[in-house]
Amino acid sequence: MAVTGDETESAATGDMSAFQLHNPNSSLPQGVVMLDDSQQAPGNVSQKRELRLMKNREAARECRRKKKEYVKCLENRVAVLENQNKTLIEELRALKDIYRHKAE
DNA sequence: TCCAGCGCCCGTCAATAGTC
DNA sequence: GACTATTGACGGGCGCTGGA
Repeated sequence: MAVTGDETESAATGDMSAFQLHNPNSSLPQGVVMLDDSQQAPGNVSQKRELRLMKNREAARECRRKKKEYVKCLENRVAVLENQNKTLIEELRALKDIYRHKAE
């Protein structure tokens, strides 16, 4: 369990969602909340926190994008293999047919 | 028209792996 | 060991849909 110095966040973040939806800083990306000077903790702790959250937010977005892409690739592969399987089954059936006729 | 159920997307936290 | 990137888990909002 790694606790990074500036973490009182579990309690602080309880439910950010409602706040994020009404973030008045419309020029910022969704979910980014600017703190005014009175809210700045000593030593730029909250700035560090904001930076970390922003990076993680983007990392999560990218991670989901890659995962979706990966799943799509797998689905494509499944489709291709299913087609190949069908073709091979057909081919096998035809060969069996030929063999049977020759044997008769 | 209302509402429960569902799927999708998002932000955050925490754990873990990798790098220096 | 500190720092960073990645990713699974969780909780929440939103839009859609089918049934009452």
